[in-house]
Amino acid sequence: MKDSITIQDVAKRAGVSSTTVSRVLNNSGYISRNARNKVEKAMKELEYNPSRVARRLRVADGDRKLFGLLIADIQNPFYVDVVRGVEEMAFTRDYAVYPCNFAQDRNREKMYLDILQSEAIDGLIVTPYHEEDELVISLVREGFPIVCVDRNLGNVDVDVVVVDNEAGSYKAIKHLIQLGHQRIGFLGGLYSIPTSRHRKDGYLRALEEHDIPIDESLIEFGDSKYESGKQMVQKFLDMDEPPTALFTGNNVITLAGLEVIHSRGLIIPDDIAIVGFDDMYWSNSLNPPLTAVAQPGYEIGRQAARMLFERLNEPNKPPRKIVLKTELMIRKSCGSDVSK
Amino acid sequence: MKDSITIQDVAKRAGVSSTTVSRVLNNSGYISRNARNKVEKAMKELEYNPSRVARRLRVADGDRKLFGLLIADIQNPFYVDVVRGVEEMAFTRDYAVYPCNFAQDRNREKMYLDILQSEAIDGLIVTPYHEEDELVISLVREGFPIVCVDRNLGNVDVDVVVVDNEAGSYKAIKHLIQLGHQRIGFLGGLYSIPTSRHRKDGYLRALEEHDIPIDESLIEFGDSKYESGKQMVQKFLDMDEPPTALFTGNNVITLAGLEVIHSRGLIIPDDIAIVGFDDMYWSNSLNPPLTAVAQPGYEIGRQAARMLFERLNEPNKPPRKIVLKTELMIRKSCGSDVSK
DNA sequence: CATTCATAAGTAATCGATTACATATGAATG
DNA sequence: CATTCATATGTAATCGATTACTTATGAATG
Repeated sequence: MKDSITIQDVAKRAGVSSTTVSRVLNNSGYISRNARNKVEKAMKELEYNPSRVARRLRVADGDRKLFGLLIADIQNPFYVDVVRGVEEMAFTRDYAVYPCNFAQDRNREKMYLDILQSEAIDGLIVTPYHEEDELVISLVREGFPIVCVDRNLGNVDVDVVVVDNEAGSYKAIKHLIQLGHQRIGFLGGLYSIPTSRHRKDGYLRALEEHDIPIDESLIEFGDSKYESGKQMVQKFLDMDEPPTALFTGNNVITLAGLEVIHSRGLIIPDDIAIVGFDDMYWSNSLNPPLTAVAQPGYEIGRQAARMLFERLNEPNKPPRKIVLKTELMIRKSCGSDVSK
Repeated sequence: MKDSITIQDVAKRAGVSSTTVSRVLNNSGYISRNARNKVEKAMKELEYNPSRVARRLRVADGDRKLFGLLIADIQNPFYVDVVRGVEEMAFTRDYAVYPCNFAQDRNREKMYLDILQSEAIDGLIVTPYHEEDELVISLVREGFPIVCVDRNLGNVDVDVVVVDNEAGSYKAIKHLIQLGHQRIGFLGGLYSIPTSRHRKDGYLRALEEHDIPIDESLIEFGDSKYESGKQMVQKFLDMDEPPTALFTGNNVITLAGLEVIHSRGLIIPDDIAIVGFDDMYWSNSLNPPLTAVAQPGYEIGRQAARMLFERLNEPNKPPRKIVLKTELMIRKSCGSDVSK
């Protein structure tokens, strides 16, 4: 890294012009077998590593081989999976990924968006701050290549990869009902994120289908953070007639809920049952093992990157929506089926 | 991002040369109040966002305002804290951070190192693959600005931020001993990472100090991954005379251990006690709450970035080693003191 | 009043790649 | 044999910033 080898150094060593080296590098235009060999030899000998910076400065939009990835909360393991998936797919085509964590903070989001812009990315994969995220929306309107993951945008058509949130939470609630639960607390994330509302919809549908009356006092929304999760759980447990089961709307809320439940000495699932949205690779390490709605985070990331490639190829095709399936991982935190 | 505004656009709008705009941007050289005002006005009106790419191409080493961050395993929440800390400190001086996760994979590490080099970073913060990581070592030898975190390098002097691993594990083991445990299993990460060995040293010291004979069959090293953690725990639990307590050498091993323990229906801490190295923000969500050696991951990251700034300022000063303190977070997974 | 100097701002080269354009060669074509 | 064309390679401009260098101005100095 000291004095980096440049394309000129390679050209000189190989006895050709830098244009020829560039041709070898990009496999473009005509090159004789002989020239190619000389260049490849020189590159190897000098351990040449072309400057992505210089390349990005020159090359047009869409060929810069860099994606931006802007994630709401890297402390949530679900998003870590998404990041890994995006990178994996991007690398198959020699694209690099610049991952940014805005930690659910609007100013941070703006800051990273500026950084990514100034890094000349080809496209962006993002979990918008919320549905009306003006920053992301205006980029989409400008025609900048964007794929949203996990969260959709309102009032604007954009490529998006989500999961069947409604169906996922429906399955979870139905599972609880079948195990005999009637009073089920719903603990959502930010209301302004569509995902949160779809999860509520599944909750409502399951209750309605089983003729369980909706009790509005059993429905809460927070801000997807640990503290808010704790508060919601506390509120539920402090009720005169507390719910017998909790549906926690994401990873972080689930973890917060478990802390409160354990600290009160309550037994899962006897005193209180819990299903979480978002599985974790260590769900079995919880005691009892957590029943959870698994989202394919890694696959979400992969699909998002694939979609972004497609968008670059065809900038004008109509945006698509990919809906991946969730899976209810039944473990032990909801109790066993007594009705059987 | 469509047609980005360039410094020339700003210059034209302000009626000055691009040099003058650059001077305002960098607060360098002489600028009249009047010119500065015009330029600032134009920048605001055009929402000018200077190209980091163009800047990095031109500017010399050390002023490019970009750090590389190469992390061993982003799925380990400890490293997530490190990343957050690095970014936080870097941003105070307008440096951006390019985070890379090599997932404990050597080829990945090489790939990212190439990417980072070609991105013209000013310096690198890295958790080396292991002690003899030739790639990182050769960069250090070249004089490239590097700060190692969490893991040191062998045979080469380099800036490094670590914790008192020996003392941390000593405290943990001593705690177990005081609670009456004599047969304590040690489950380490990769033996080739100094950290793993230092944690073993603390383990040995605590045992020796309490005149407990060392039983080599109670000491295992794996590769810091979940599967290897499971295998080690299984091996211990399958012994004729299994240990009464486990010391797990990192987050991931701890989690793996818990899975095995719970799956066998063993009760913590009655059947088996456990202390983990690495605390997690949700250690209280485990049941029972996990007693763990907390590393200040966030602070490690901050200090590493600070050190890298210092290294850039004074390239030739002798490398330093910062050792941060661990803290034993006593919760419930080791049992309560019966000796009292 | 000539000289010096601090202030101010512009011109053009530069970073390391890609690419538009020019040029050269030899085989194939009519 | 003149023309065309596929192949092969080089020259120079370019991307958007910074910076070495030049030039200009007016106040201060001796």
